[in-house]
Amino acid sequence: MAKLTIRDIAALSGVSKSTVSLVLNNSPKVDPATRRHVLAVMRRNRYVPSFAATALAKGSTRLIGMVVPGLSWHMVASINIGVAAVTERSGFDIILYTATNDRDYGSLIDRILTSSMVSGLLVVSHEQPLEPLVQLHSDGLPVVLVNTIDADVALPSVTADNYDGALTAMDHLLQLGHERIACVQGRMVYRCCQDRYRGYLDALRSAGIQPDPELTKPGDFLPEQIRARSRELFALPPDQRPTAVFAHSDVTAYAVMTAAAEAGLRVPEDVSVIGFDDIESAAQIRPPLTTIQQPFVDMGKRAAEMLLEAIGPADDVPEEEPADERPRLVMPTSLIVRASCGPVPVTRSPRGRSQTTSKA
Amino acid sequence: MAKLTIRDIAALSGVSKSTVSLVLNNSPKVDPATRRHVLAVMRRNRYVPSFAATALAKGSTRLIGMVVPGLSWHMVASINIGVAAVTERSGFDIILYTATNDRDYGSLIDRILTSSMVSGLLVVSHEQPLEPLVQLHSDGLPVVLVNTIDADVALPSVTADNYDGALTAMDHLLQLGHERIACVQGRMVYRCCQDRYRGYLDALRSAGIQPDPELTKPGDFLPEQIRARSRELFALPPDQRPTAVFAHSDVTAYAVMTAAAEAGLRVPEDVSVIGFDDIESAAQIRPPLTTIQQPFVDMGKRAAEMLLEAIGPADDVPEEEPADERPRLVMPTSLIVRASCGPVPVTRSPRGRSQTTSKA
DNA sequence: CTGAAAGCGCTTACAG
DNA sequence: CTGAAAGCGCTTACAG
Repeated sequence: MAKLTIRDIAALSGVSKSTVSLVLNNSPKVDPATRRHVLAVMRRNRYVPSFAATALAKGSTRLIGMVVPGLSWHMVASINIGVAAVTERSGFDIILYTATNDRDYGSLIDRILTSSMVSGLLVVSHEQPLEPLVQLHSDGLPVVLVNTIDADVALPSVTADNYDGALTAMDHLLQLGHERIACVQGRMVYRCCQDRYRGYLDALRSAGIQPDPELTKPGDFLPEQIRARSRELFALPPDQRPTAVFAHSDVTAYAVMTAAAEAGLRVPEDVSVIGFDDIESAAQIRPPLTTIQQPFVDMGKRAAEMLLEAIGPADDVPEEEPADERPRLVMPTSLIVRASCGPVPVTRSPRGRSQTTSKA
Repeated sequence: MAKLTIRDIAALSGVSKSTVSLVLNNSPKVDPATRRHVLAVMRRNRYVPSFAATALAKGSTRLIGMVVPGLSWHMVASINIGVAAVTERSGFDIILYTATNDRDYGSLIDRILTSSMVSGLLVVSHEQPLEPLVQLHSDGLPVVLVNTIDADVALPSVTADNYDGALTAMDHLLQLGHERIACVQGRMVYRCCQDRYRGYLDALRSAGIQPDPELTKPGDFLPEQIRARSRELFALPPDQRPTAVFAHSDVTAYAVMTAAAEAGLRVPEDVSVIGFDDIESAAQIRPPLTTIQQPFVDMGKRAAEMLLEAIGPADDVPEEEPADERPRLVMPTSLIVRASCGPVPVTRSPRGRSQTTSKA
């Protein structure tokens, strides 16, 4: 069971090591008959070239690194599905770095990644500092960021259009006649949440509605806090109580719905709730959640494609010009209409706000 | 920015390559002063040894492979958290193989894994053929299986105690007075589902209740099918209708609850529903789901520990004796009581079954 | 189209 | 405690 080497294959097929190597690398300069023969010998002996030796000799690996903030997020899992789909058929394997604690994030970056183990890096960014990545990128390592990203970072990226998604969510609510729409925020240090909140505000304003600060609640993606803040919302006097809630995530929406139920409010009869993400259970809960779907799988695919393109065709790596184009892909979201949003309750429908919307 | 090599460090610190290598490998035969000095030089120049060269020279990598059936499952994500927690502090990195399609599973195994890229393999098994793994294992590659596994496979493994979990779930229901308890099955080709079903049957029998075949429904983890089969359950005449449902997964339970709502039945007043898994949203939905928690994170930790132990301390790899002990760890589950199960509806409570349970 | 040779960056006996 | 040398298994000009 001793591992076979290229030398063994050479001996077994009666050619030199060089020739074996050439067939390994699909060189056109090998006689077709020779190649077939060598290939057959390799197959018969279940020969697999040593990964390490190949990497050393070539100076590059068929490995791309993927840095994620834990796998338990629906987002990360979905992105990975997309990434895996494209890396799979490109012969690349992915090595996974779970950057759990911020502490060693920096060292992770320059420890492992400088060891030239990886020919490219996919980062599902988080709250981590981005400078080390910028550094790496300008040193010539292909890097692409997925999901949250600060607009001013000079790195290729693919994100979802959170602003537009929020606009769409709000339009849905607005068209159902809602005017007092609350917003339960996510983690506001995230760019994506900031964008969603801007969308909330802008949608309101362009409908001629002055945002009521009292209807904005922090949630920080913490179920406890979300429930507490939602309770405040639902404890408001009937004429001030929101008739709809825009939650910054589906799980946030669940907690809002729980609070609603505790307050004796029915969804969607008494209060409409819209989420963001479209996680798997969104269709399964009662009532099925209306939400904004983020195209995570596609985002993963596109990101992987961008990265592979940047890595280039194995050989002609243009060391000198690190592809100064920094593509930013912003992917559209979609409104998934299920049952958690309904028309504004009739008993309260036309209320005396200072302005009237131009919408139905 | 040219990558520094051990030679550069040697030159910069005025010692030989060997010495640098020795400090790299924490050899005790290096003068402490020399070591400090070399270390300082390395740090100052941000030197990182080449992964490929180290792997080639040592004949082994600090990489462990993890084969998973897609990341979108809660289970896989949680297991990975555990795995990452232990590999992280052991200096191992994990390379992730997402075995999406069965087709290339076999080739995946012997392609990549034989290339000696990986010093151990963690497999979150699925419906995949296990023979290639057994082969690999007897060839000396440490392998450990996580989660589903056939009892007769001669491989180290860590699984959850699905049988006992089912027993616990059923006991909970039984103690609430339920006698007509339905079971909505998962994918019955999975060992775990078979175990859960055995638990269901045995719990019933040891409570003196003859299982009613009509109360067992296939679901196969398919929401559509689950809903359809549940509808049949709830359409039964009131005296034959189940008062409780044991679902083989939380998501299955969600679909059952949806069907119940559609049938005008309240949970838990009219029908109790218990799940299996304890996924994140289980606490968030309405009503919060009572369920059996599987210790996925711990399972991942234990599996990683077993694997690292099998890999051993880098050097003394006992090539000859491939550790013939094949530990099987079966980890306990826990009952998480929330609000989806209640006492049997009073209007129906003492019904004329042929047998009476000995329980309250 | 094929072979001999040097080299990728480390590790590991072996001398000293 | 430290150095010179061979070797890990490939790849890649360079001859032929």
